[in-house]
Amino acid sequence: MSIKRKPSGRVNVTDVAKAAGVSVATVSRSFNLPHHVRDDVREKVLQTASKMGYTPNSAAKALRLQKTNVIGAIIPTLDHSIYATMVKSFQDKLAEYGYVVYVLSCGFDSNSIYDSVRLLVERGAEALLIVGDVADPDLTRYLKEYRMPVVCTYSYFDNRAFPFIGFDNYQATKQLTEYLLGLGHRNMAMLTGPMQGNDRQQARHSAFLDALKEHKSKCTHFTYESAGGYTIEFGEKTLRRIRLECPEVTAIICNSDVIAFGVLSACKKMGIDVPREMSVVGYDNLEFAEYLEPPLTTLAIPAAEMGLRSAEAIIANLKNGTEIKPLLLGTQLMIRQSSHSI
Amino acid sequence: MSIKRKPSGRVNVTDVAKAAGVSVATVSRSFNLPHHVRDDVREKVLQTASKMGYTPNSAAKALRLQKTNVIGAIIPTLDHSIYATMVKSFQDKLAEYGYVVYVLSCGFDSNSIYDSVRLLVERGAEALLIVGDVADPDLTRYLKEYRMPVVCTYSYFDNRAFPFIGFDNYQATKQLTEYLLGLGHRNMAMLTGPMQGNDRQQARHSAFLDALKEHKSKCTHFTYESAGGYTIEFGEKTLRRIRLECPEVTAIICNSDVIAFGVLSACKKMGIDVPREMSVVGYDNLEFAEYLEPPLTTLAIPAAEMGLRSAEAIIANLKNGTEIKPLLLGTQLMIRQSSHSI
DNA sequence: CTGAAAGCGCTTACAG
DNA sequence: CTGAAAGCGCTTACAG
Repeated sequence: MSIKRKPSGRVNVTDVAKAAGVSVATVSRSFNLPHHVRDDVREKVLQTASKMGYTPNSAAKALRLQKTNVIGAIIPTLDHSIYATMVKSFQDKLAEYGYVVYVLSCGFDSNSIYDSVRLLVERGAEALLIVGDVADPDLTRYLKEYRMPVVCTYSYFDNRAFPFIGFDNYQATKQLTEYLLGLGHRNMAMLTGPMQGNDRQQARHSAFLDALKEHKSKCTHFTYESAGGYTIEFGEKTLRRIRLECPEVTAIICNSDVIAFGVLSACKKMGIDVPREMSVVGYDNLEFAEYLEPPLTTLAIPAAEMGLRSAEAIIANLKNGTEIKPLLLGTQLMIRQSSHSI
Repeated sequence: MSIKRKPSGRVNVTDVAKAAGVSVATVSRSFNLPHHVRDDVREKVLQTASKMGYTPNSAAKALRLQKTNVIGAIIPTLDHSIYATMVKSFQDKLAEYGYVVYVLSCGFDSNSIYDSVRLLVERGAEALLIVGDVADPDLTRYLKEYRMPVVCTYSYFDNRAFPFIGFDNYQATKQLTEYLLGLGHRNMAMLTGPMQGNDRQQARHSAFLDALKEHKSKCTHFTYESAGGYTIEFGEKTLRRIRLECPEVTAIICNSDVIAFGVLSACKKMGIDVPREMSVVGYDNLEFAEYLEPPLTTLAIPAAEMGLRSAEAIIANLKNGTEIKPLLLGTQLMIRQSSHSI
């Protein structure tokens, strides 16, 4: 059988049907309802299709079936490894079920995700994973009207428009701060990521302030916010500022191990003994945390698990209509250095 | 005007047309050929559409226009920050032109990407970014038959099926090895990532061996391959093995700064003075490299630039049919520690 | 400037 | 078991 190709462009069902001497219906059935087609016919169709390099057109399929198998994910940035980890596990799980994930990075301000959501809706996203809360009421209404299944992640609130599958940034930081208070520290600094429209950072900061407030003794606190994301450089520079601006600080909470890396590095250069003169704690439990000198006390967050659980919830919702239930995942304080304040 | 919604599902052109009292053609034109529609009519259509929350269906659009605005990217893993950086710049550039990027992680073995490519073709990818060479001849034929614009990246070869926009791993490693030879090192080890089907690692390894071979003096060399990717742990453990198995080694090339981190960490723990007793060099110039102790000599690779240039080449090809030309990007050896062998 | 109609590629209810 | 036909939502050449 001589195979004819179109002068350009892809081979479609019609081409395969002609070449195999059957109708397009039979070609389609051979792929999607194989047991509805006589064995020898199906065999021939499949072989012909394979020989011609037929690849189904998923736009046409999506249009016809009203199902795209596309899931959207909106994250602040791929550049931060913790998001990459989460997205990877999310994606890997969904791929098992034939879904493809569109990942959009949109910065840290959750007020600016409207356009990203629109884009994903346009692309036919059947469900959305969003880092942080959906703060914009217009956006909430829009998503509700579409009956769009939405999982918010990386935070945990139980009074919001959409269910969260994440962890409690407030409680985690409270624990971290109380740990430092327990060691006797009274003058602390927190180094945060961008706070604007960022409920994770805001929750951590509130927890930090509240923990100190609740404590009877007189405490002082300082906050340094990174404009540009989570970098070693920010930690390095800020430690130097802290020594100038508030030398009484004996403990520093960094909202990322990356920042803590910079703080430790600067301490070393300035001859500040960690942890005896300065306690430094981080967030994320990145691989390097335990290899730093001294090993970094850090708050392990369930990055891969958030991706996995979110994927599972979405799959159950899409396949069986199972409601997406909020899920509070645990964090773990990895104590690797501990020293009382001097 | 009272807005009717469908009981479920999305609002489409027909709904908007009815609500605005015009034909679907006019609705479509109002969006895509606005100057072909009378001002007041267009105004009304756009307002109605907005009020109803109309979002165009890109599957239908793709089917009709035979254009998906989807680009595919096949990378080993998102977990390695250098790939995340590349993908991010690739994605950001393409987003400016209305393209959306599907990212598939497929491990390090380029022989296993056939399925990923099929999936992306099915999804209507108009062009592909592939990390490494397309080694599989079947896959090459398949892509050629589809006239699929393909950019290979992260490597550079000029005799392959598809153009590369990347850097020369062989030359870069040659330079690195010769630098160490120049310092007097004669007994070296290379710590690689997974080699199977991985032209980047293979090229680096060949360069390592060749550089030593070309050198007149008698050299010894050792290779340790990480099965599980680029981890600190691999570097840490391997340094310990090296001390046992080939204690004459005075210089170690790590094919990732992450691995070098582990080697440095182990050296510190074992009391091995870097760089006086042991030279350690890395790859990638990750942010932490200059903050390590001692600062890490490393080969900076143009991760963001690869993403950007690849995106530009693809855009030019898709918009104007401009042929995708190979582009050899530079690397830079960042010398931060240097010590002659003892 | 506007509308009716064709058609992109696919799947499936319907008829045989 | 198989085929002809309808229709998913969209855009545009064609006709007015």
